[in-house]
Amino acid sequence: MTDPTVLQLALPVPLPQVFDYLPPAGWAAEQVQVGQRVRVPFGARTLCGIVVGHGPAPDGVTLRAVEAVLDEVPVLQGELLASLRWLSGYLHAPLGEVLATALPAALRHGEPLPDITRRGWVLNEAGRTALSAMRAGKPKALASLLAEEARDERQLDAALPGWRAPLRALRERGLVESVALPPAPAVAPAAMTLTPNPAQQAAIEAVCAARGFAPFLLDGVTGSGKTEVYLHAIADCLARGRQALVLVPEIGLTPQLLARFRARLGVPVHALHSGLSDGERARTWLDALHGQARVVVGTRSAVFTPLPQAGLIVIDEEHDGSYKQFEGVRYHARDFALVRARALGVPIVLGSATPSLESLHNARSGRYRHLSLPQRAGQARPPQVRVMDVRKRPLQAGLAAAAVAAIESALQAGGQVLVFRNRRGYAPVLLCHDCGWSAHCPHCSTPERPTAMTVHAQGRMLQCHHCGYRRPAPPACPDCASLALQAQGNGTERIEDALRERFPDWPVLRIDRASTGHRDAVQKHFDTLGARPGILVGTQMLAKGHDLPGLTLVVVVGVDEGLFSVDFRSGEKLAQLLVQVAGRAGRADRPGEVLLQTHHPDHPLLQTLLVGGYHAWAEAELAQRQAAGLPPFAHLALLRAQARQQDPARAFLQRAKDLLAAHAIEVAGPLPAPMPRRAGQVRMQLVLVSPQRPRLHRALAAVVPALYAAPEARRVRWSLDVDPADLY
DNA sequence: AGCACGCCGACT
DNA sequence: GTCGGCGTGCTC
Repeated sequence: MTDPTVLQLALPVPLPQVFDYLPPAGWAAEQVQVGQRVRVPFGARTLCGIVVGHGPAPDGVTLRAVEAVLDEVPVLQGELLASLRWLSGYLHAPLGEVLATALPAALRHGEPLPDITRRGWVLNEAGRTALSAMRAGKPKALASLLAEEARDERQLDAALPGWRAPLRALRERGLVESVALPPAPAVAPAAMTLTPNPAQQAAIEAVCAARGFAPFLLDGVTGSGKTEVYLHAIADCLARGRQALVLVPEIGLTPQLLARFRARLGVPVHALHSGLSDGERARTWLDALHGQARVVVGTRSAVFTPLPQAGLIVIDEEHDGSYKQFEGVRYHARDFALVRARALGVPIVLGSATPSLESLHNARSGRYRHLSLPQRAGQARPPQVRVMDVRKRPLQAGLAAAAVAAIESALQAGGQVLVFRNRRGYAPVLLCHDCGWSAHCPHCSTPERPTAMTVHAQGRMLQCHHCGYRRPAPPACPDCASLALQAQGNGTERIEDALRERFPDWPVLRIDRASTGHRDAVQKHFDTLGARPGILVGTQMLAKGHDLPGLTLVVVVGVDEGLFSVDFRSGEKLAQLLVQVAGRAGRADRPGEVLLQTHHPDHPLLQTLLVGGYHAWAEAELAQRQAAGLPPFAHLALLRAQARQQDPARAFLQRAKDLLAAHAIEVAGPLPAPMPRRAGQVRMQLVLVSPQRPRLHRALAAVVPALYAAPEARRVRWSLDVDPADLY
């Protein structure tokens, strides 16, 4: 930068370059700092960009000038900015889009930084006078708290759940006022009351002794107390005066988890999840940037939290699919967290009962330190798993008579039962018994590959799970006018109906995305059941997260679809799911039982899993992946194109393939995507494979800029996914 | 991705 | 005679 007269900006546009601008009138380029946001004219519009460098004035272009510098202090700097630059290169995604993805939404468009002064409420004079006359109840409890001292949201969350409504009432009566508070006082950490078992102790010591970048795979069976290890490691990190970041899966960030962290750590625990407003997210982000937030617990996008005083990163359930972003900038939060931990020079703990094959491979090759927690904590015994062969057995609503009998005896013994079915709705297909017609989504079907619409609402509605299209179920067959329309197969809704009819004296609760809006609602369902015997019917959502201490029986219905799916990762997902579901049973003192209903009792996946457990299965699967040249032994990238018609999509991918021909990587396609039509768009894809990651990246680095410039690119919507989670 | 410019169909 | 369809070109 010999002649730094020009500012280099990353702008949120899908173009693979930075843009040069003159500093604002009256400013020298050096006066604007890297990481500051600026407002600039761009074509006919105005954008918020981020300064990423200074440079010499280029020849032959007339530069426009920055309109305004928006921040006094850079919002992106140091390690985070450097890691994001790395991410942009790794994903071959424009830096401007990567930076825009990393910033909280409330800061993306140039909005002023929110005030992060801690604010709270205190009872005023009028309030003090009124306090003695108040009737006992929530408002009075709140008023007493606010009479003692001013308290902020977080303190009230901890002290008096449900304080918002009474606060509103007190404010309307003019009894409280809002005041600025000094930074949160450090609370003395609660004593670590539980004594870790020897395996936990060893894991805790290993993590706490680590200095500098040190990746750990914390491989612990369900119920073995991984959270206890995290808590000790975080407490140690806090004691050294450093910040800790904890990532959890989308459905793992439950109120109980936060309550447990808050009760044990003695400092405010900041949560980052999709339920927060943009303003709340931005405040937490800035709190972390200023070192105020010491512990941040969040889902995928929390991996972009600034950590100027980082001491530890934890990834809970590291195998979980929700860490991968499937749109826009397709990052993997676990993988990016590893990059950040290295750049920050801090330990990182990847925890799971069913580690991803990538992580197991890294542990085997010595890149990660492997910590095992082989035992369930406390008295809990591992569940008994039984494969139930249902070939030639009659099924009612998908359940074998033996399964129904097992449910009955579990209920009569006072236990709770979980029936797991990975299919929402009433039935997967609506079929005409007379002519064979079945209901398909008009937007997602092709002649070769029809996509069935799922039957919902006791047969009254049809819904496409791929695009969301809904319509009423026809009263008669549209082809032959027959009235013999039958809902084929069983979804959670139908199983719920059947169980309710069969067990009228016990509560039956269904938990899936349709019945249950979000995370807190799941807990409400559990609370209504309490400790009573009863039946829970549900999908994925039931597989993890919540403690169900009364659960004694888990019935898994319909694993068969997963056994024969085409994608290379489907076996891994099914094995993880089965182990996680099975782990729900018998967590407390009662022994648990798991029944797997299948038509393929001898399938190698089930047999290996059953005989040797997850790790035996994983060894076998790793050997197969190696033989087949698949991850983690090879590296993939997926180039997709979609358009109204097939030709432009094919032409674009063919151009990409031609460009890639000069590079020594394997290219498959262009082929129709496994879901070849979706929401009215034809989808094609190209799969790029290389046993060596650098080779794949050299090829992409050479080809991707040309793709942006290719004339074929203008006729399609295209995307590149480096390390795709699956080939769908 | 936006947004403007530009050249062809059904409406006040 | 205009409003508006989306093809194609550009953005420091």
